[in-house]
Amino acid sequence: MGHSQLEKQKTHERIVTLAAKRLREEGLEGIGVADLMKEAGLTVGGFYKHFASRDELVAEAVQVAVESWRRQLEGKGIDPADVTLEQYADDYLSARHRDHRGEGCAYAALTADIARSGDAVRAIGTEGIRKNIESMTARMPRPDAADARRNAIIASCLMTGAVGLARMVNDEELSNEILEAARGFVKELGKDGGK
Amino acid sequence: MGHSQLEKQKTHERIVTLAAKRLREEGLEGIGVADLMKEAGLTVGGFYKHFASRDELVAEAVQVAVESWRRQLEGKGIDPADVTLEQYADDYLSARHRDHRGEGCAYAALTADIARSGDAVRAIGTEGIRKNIESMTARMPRPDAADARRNAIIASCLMTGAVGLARMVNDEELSNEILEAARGFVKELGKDGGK
DNA sequence: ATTATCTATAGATCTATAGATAATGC
DNA sequence: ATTATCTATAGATCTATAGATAATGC
Repeated sequence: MGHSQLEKQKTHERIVTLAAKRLREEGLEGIGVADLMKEAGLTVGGFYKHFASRDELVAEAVQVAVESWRRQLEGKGIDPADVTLEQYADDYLSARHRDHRGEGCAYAALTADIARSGDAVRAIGTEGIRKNIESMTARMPRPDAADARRNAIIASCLMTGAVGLARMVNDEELSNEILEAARGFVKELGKDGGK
Repeated sequence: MGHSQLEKQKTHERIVTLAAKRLREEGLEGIGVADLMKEAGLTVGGFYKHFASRDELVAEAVQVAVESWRRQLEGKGIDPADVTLEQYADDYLSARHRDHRGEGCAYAALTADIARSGDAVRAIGTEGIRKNIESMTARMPRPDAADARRNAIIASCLMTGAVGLARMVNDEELSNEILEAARGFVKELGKDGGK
């Protein structure tokens, strides 16, 4: 008990990172403060020295979840801008992504939960998807074409929707068929701009 | 207190219909048994003469929510098979649908919640989406073409994803842009099969 | 002296049940 | 007699707080 400020900062980060994982797995109302602290190797009491409320943690965790894909790439020394649409589709619309919600895209797991949340969380979700659409537009074969942004929006909706449905379906064959259909389409968009 | 069996049946239906609305609005864990019964003009105690558990109600309500679009059309004397892809896109990807979750598509509102649910609820979600994909395939300009089913899957993922993101975003302009992009694309699929 | 974490618990909320009440239906 | 609904409440769970403990850091 009673640690340095550096350790407190690390503890804070550990709680938020764990929450970003567990909330993507179980939904924004899915895990309680006590269980979360226990999984982090701590006890309930300390929580409120880090966060004014559970909602405050949720907001921080959603922010981390929204940024996690970019951060994971940067951690591997990859510039997200260098990822082609084809690579993106293969990665996003994979069985691995479907089966690992905790490390996956915040939107595939949490869009409906964020939509039902308060202004703070919705604002984080909105800015994140805005940036996603912009970087997706830049990934289109002709980013300055009139339909590049429109196709980027379509790809974003399709990919989040596809992973969501692939996770919901309890028939693996149908689940794989959904991922494959979406993957094929997004790759075509990457080849010729969708026409 | 103490009503006829016919009245009990009507009460049961009223609870499930209300739950189908409120659960789409607030998520599958979003409303409690007591509040729900109160909104139905009843009290908590009676609930368990209708359902063995809250989960049982949720399963029945999800089934009703999944069927609600078809039932609404049939109630207006319209055969869902007669709805063209263009009409479907205009209806599904509308501001009205976005702004009325309680009466809207179960998948736009609940896919992630269903994915996190038990086998009973997931099975209902799976069979519902399977039928949706099949009727969407039949709505394609050339339903027997090799890519008709693939395009039906793409349209389903895109539409549920688009309404989900349009609801999440707290910027109406971006929200409308999302709906419009998806609408345009699905209508093109209806014209020429996507090629 | 300050504070990060701990133990313990208050207070709210939620599911489910027990027992009473007032209708139905044989 | 049976049962659909009511009132009341037990028991579990969850957020947040109070006060104790053991470190840090001036």
